[in-house]
Amino acid sequence: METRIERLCMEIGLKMTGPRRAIARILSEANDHPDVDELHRLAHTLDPRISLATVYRTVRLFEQHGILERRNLGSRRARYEMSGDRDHFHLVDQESGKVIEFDEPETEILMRRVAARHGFELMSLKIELFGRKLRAEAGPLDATAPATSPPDNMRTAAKSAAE
Amino acid sequence: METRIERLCMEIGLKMTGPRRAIARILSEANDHPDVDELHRLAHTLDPRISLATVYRTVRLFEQHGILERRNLGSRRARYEMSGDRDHFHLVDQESGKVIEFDEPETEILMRRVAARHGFELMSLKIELFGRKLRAEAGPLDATAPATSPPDNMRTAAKSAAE
DNA sequence: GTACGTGCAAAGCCTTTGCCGTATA
DNA sequence: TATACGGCAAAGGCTTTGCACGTAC
Repeated sequence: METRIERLCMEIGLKMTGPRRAIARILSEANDHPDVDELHRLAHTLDPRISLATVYRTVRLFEQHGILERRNLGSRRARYEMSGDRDHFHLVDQESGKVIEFDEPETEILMRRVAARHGFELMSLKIELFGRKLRAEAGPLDATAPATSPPDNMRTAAKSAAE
Repeated sequence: METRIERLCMEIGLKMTGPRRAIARILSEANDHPDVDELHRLAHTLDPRISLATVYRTVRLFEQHGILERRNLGSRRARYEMSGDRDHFHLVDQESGKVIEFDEPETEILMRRVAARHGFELMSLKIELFGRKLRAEAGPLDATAPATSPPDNMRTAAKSAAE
């Protein structure tokens, strides 16, 4: 079966090579927002010859063609996700680094209006919320943390301060 | 006269050294969102002995104590601004890289509610709009571009694509 | 006087790039 | 076959760090 990304690549006129196909599939199946390293690791399991440089080149290419979108989500490394039909926003759990997506169509419309008020046409929009879970049900259950990525983005808004 | 940052440093119990005072003043007077390089350049005019490493260390320290906030605003380099009383958002001109700030209290409240709906307490919030100016009044007035920073963040959401 | 801060230079992390052989359309 | 692509390793940009000296409290 052919992924949506692969179809888009064909339409644009990109050569469909092994590495691109692999990366396209990984991205299609990803539920989270993989960074380049994760993509490379996964691609590497499909074909050990795929290099990190190729992953970088490919995501860049895909991004330039509007197939992918780059996110920061509080960390220094770029994370990628497929461009969707509509914008969606991200809520980052400051403890685990886990990312929750949510829609908020009204907000998008509102932001478009805000931009217009300042004389701008809105081209894209990033909304990132950072928060901590309310009422953790038990004690230090750190073992529950997601294996996907170490909390690289916890330092983002350290309101804790002093010491 | 003593800046707000300097006062905060004292309260927290940080030693007020020359470099810190210089950086605090620069930040207090900044209307834009300087990056580390700009801070260093400015600090350097106040005291040529101030090193880049110190600027990095200082903004990091200030950020950790909640005095400063780090922004990306579509570029790879971090930009800093003083933490305000309330959140405000940023509208980035994709052509010039210029940043406009705006308030939108309703949105902040809305986002707090969204976070709560997902079981999170909102700790901080980043909203960045990227757009292009509507109806530029004349021709290519590139000379009007701000001298502050080259458009480092134009690549952020290249919807232009192909070629 | 002591613990903390600073300058300098080296290292680190993430990302891009040059070169050249390889594979796609 | 011509062109675009991929692997490798080196370079690049931004940021952090080790060390020895200096300085605020």
